[in-house]
Amino acid sequence: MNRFLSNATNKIDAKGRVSVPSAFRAVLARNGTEELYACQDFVFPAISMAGPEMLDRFEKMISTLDPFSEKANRMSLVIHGGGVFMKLDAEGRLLVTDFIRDFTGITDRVTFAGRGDHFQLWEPGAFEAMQARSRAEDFRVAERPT
Amino acid sequence: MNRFLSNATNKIDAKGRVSVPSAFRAVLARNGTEELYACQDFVFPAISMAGPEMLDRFEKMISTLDPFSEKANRMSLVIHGGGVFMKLDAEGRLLVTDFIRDFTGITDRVTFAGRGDHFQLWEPGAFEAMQARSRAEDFRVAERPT
DNA sequence: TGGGCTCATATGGGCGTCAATGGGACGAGG
DNA sequence: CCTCGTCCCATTGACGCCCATATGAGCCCA
Repeated sequence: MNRFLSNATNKIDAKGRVSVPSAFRAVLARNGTEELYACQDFVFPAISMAGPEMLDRFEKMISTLDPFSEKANRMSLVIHGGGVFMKLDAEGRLLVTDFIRDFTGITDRVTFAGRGDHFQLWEPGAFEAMQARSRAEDFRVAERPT
Repeated sequence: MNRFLSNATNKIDAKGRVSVPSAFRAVLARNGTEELYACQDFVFPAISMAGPEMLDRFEKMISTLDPFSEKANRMSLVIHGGGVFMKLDAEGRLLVTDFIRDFTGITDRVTFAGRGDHFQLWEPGAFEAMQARSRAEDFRVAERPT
């Protein structure tokens, strides 16, 4: 499988590291992705991660604008200034930096959520709540008696 | 990686020096950049820094204008009159001059923000505010509970 | 079908290296 | 003579690299 699917919650250890689920690492390996581009998501309080091609997409989008415009500069500020390259250690773990904690509210556990061509890092409670809300509101699931 | 990405905030020491993040220095070394061209940004209250090729780009742009036009003169005023060459010390630190402080409002800490082909020096609060605003206005990020 | 075996994943921690920071010494210039 | 900038060295804390343990799932075989 070459898409990021499903979700899993892992613990952050004493050194601030967390294991990326092996299913996700398998997709990365399959795509030959060594370095991960991480950025603050535009919609959710989550960090989105994918290979460098995600950054390329964003840059292409910016390049359609006048480079001296305020909008182009502000977008670059978010895309470039708000994005980081990260790499996993030999065991497939990543360091949960303040950059990630501050934006997501993550403290001691991380929920990894597959998003097809990328995956996201969520605070477990926030993920649960947002998924439940989306299921109820956006898909109009009928209420069922308990 | 050959682009300036992510952001980091470092302290200014008693002698007015601040360490340039090693990730940025690595990009500079990769490009063989010894001297840095620094100028006041056109859009933000920040100092933009890159190798001399950034100055070349600006000069090329000006040369396309009528040299007697007011616009060309004003641009030169900013590019040349508002720009300086700086170099780092052996430990990769740069001196935060009044030129930088006055324009940015920087006092005791500096936020380095990657901008792809260059990077910027911001007053930490100003950077935070501008990025948050851009994320909200240009990317329509969802409000998140605090 | 049940027991035990094996392997992979998740997790814990030691240790060396490097980056960020602090501060002294020296030399040029006002 | 004093000030400022540069060079050099010291400290400390963070991070990367490596190895160790465990928990649990799947598998084989009786």
